[in-house]
Amino acid sequence: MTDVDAIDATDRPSRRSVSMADVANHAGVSSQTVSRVSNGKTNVDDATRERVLASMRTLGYRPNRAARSLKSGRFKSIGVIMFTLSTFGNMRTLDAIATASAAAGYTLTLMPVPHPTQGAISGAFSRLNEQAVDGIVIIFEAHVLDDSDFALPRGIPIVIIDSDAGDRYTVVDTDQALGARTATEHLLNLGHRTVWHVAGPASSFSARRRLSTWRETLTAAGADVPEPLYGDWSTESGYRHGLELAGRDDVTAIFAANDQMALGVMRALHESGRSIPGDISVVGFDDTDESKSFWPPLTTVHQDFAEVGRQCIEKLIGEIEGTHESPGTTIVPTRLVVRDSTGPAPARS
Amino acid sequence: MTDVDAIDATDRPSRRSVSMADVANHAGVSSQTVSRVSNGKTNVDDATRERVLASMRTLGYRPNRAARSLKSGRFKSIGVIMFTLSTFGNMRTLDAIATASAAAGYTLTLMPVPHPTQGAISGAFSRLNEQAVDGIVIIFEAHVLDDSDFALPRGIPIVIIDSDAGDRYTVVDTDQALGARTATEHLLNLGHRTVWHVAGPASSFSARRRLSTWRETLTAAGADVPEPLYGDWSTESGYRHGLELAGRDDVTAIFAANDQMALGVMRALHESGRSIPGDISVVGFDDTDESKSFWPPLTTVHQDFAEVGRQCIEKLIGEIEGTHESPGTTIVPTRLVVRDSTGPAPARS
DNA sequence: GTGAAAGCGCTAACAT
DNA sequence: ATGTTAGCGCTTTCAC
Repeated sequence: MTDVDAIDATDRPSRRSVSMADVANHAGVSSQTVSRVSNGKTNVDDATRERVLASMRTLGYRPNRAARSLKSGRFKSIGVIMFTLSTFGNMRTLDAIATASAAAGYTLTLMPVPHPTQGAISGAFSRLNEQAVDGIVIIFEAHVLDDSDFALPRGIPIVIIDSDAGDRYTVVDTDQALGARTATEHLLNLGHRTVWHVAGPASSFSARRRLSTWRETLTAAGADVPEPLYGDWSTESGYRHGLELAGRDDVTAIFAANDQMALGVMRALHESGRSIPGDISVVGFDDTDESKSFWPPLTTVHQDFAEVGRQCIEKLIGEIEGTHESPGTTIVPTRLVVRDSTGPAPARS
Repeated sequence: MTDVDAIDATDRPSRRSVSMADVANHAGVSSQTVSRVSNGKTNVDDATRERVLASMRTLGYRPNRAARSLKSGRFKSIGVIMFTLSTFGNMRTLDAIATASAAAGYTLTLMPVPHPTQGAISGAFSRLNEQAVDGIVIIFEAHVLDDSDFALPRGIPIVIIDSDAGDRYTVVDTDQALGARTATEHLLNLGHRTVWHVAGPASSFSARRRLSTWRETLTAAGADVPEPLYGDWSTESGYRHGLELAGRDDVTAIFAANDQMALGVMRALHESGRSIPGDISVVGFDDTDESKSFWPPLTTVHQDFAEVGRQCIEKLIGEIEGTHESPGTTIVPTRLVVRDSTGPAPARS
């Protein structure tokens, strides 16, 4: 009622932000009316609304989310915990998650766990535990969930990506098995007597899943099952194994567990003077943007990461907002994209 | 003092979370003491502390960040606004930002802006405006800052990545000019009479910067400046331009503004039967993980995205916590990584 | 070493 | 259509 402008009359801008009370003062209304305007309620006179809006603008009012959350008990925010952003799949999934949650009016809080040691994970969880989030998405290799007893946060909805914990948690995953089977059968159908596998690390759930399905498919077809070669997803590991495979003349078909290793394999093949697909066919997994421009363009299994992200947020928000879903696994299909890196088996010598 | 366990005695878990008061009740102390324990203050008797800790555990107490923020006026959170996660550079930068801010005890709030239209940006900013963040990092093409008058959030520290707005804002960027110059000179020094450029989109600040430095370097060396070919960062656009360049016999050296376009160019060259680097040398920009496994391994400009992210958070937190820095630009060096895609110019016909 | 009181900015519930 | 009251969970201040 008196000198409202004196509030910020210090030299440097005050740290204290403009509150509803300030706006109310300035506009000569109650803070409740300001609240109504701020929330777009209809029961405010147009003239009053304009006056309040004007005051908001001049004062530079920004609603305080903390206060709002304190009142409502909701944060409108989803926490994402992940080991690394730096894989194609994680990045794509995160992108989709971000888009989907933004569309639903939720903000994303990132919780990276740089070193997946037991301590780091527990630490991340306990930190996440006190974050202002309404739900959590966990993106990582499932084995850490298996062989440890650290506590996942309780009393808060959780969705896990890339795991087999579907009996205990809500899980969303791509159809690893379908992809690996289709890839292997594609090669077999092309007349290759068997298919070699450059696998992902044994610690990875999806790598294990691709490996076992490759093995089963081979067995079902009555083909020999060569010893798998374990890589670490990197082009270098693919290159190393590729060099080894290039040296053997009984290798005509290779299924790599991701595109990067496939790229490394192909580089090794090129360097060894083996023709692709003339001598050896190569299939990858992921269908990264680049894979269609590899030399030769790579036959690979397409994963719909965007759909994974979407499903994941849909399930999570469902749980948050009460449309509850029990634990269970949602599987997003994969499909084989045939390009130029695969062809008929060479005539036998 | 009475039946504290009755609090949650409903069938399904109550939405209301365990408060300090609950813990205080359970432990038979004041909530003030619980607060002290929760914040690790020392002036609490060991026995009391243990009792409180035990109560926290049994009750499953989680501090409420909203209340804490409401009191302190701080959110310990940094907002990141970006157009897309799905580029190598953005992803790497975000990764570094996440790591750096986690180390500093800050949480990251993601604000994706899917469609960089004017409306979307303003909308994102006004939404961001009311987010619970202490500072903002903006990662995107600079032109949107140039030719529009939408308001950046006010009264909150901002750091911009990949921009030339250093006079108005705090900016962190990689040394685009150094990279483009080194790449071009590398080719010139190899005896190539000139260097063709597959540029990024004209709307991108870094693309424009690489283009202009390429041009200047050529001019300074007295070399012809061919018409640049504009791509959109994608392998396909590189492929298209590569096809065109492969058809001209006066092309011996190509500088692509990123690795993906370089990959596309190389595919086109392979398909056209041109040898790399025998007939044509190719240089990229970024040094993605895959580029060392391209065929042939790509000579490219390495960008230290991790350092960009680190610097960015350092500057931002400096501003947030008062160690103020005026507007200005921090430049992170780049360096050329020479691999097998570049070689001496072929003897002239 | 511990407790009581006040209030951060907001909104739900209840006036008027 | 607008105002008043109370209180969300926490921390700061001051008392003991």
